[in-house]
Amino acid sequence: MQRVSRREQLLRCAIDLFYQEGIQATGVEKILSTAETSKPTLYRHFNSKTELIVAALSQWDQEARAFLTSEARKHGDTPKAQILAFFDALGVWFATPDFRGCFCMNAAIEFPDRDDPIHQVAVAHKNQLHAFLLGLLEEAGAPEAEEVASQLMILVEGAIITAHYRGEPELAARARDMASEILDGAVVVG
Amino acid sequence: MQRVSRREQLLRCAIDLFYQEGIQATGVEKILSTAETSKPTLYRHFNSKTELIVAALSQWDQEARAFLTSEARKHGDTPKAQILAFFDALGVWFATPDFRGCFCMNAAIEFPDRDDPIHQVAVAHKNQLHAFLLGLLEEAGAPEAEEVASQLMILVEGAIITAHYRGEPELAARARDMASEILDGAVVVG
DNA sequence: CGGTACCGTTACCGGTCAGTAACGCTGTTA
DNA sequence: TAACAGCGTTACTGACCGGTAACGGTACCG
Repeated sequence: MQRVSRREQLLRCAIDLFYQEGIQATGVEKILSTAETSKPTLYRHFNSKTELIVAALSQWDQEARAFLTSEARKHGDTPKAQILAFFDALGVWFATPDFRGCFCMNAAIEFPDRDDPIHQVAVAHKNQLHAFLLGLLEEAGAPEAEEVASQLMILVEGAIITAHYRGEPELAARARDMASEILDGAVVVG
Repeated sequence: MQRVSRREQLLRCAIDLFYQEGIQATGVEKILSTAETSKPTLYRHFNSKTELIVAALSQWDQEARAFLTSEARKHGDTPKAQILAFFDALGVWFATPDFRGCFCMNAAIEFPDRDDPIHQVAVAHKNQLHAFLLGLLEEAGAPEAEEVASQLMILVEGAIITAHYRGEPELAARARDMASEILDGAVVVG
């Protein structure tokens, strides 16, 4: 039996609780009761709470990025179409009932120290998204790809936050509109 | 003597420490030692740490909004010019050596519960900025002022965050460029 | 059979942190 | 002078939280 390992179980509950109620506000014991396991088991898999947080962030990072990038590639043949599909994917994410913003962004803010491993994992997520968009822009032959990528990231981050504390998923569409104009102006004709 | 009251002193240190190192991560005793006062004094002015946090956020909200809106009105005669001046003001804020993003945004993320008074004060700040931009757009006679205001807020928030964890104040200029295009397209000819 | 890997239970430690109590000092005002 | 308001000092409480120790149980695998 034991279809899912205790480690996965712990990680899943940690992601949910950290994401939903905040990292610092979530005690280890709450995760344990939710995962229906015991404290020693946790510390056999993770050496510290910090390590658990890092693992949770990494896992979430992979899943979120996989969703966004695969949606982008699925619903778009040209680079521009893929970028717009990326924003559409944001929209369906925002409409998720328990949407709480970007987990990594939240973590980076809860742990503002740049030397903190938690902070570093969180910003790494942002760098990966930036790199993804930059890749599409270069593929499209945009002359000032770097600048445009920065602009797109502004739109992505801004849409995430405003959608978060206004509870309006359609803000993704507003960001998408702006992205479309930006791309038209950036010689991305594709 | 006593040029500044103990209360102001406490509030100032609380703002600085909360903003710089995070709210939950900052213990009451750290604020006390920085403000060079004692614990009973704190609790004679504020009934709880939560009340201190709320007071700190309110104070910061007023100061930040006063800076941004006054800069906007000072360096612009038309509504469009004022909005662009608003983004310029963001740029000088970002270049501040101890810039740590938006205090209210950080607080809203650290205290994600919508019923939390801390959370409410934080989002109130965002609503006020939104209202300010919306007012300028209506003054300019923009037909879809609501939608444009939402777009501008996306730019503002996105610029704040990306500038924060990339340490690049010039991202305000990137956001300003996008805002300028948006305004041109929104029949804001001023 | 015997070893090993994993798990649960219980209890505990040490530290931190918000908040309070009691007392005495000092300056101001009337 | 007397009363009051604001402050400092010291010490304390009670709760929470991350992390550990010790022990016994169970399933798998050679």
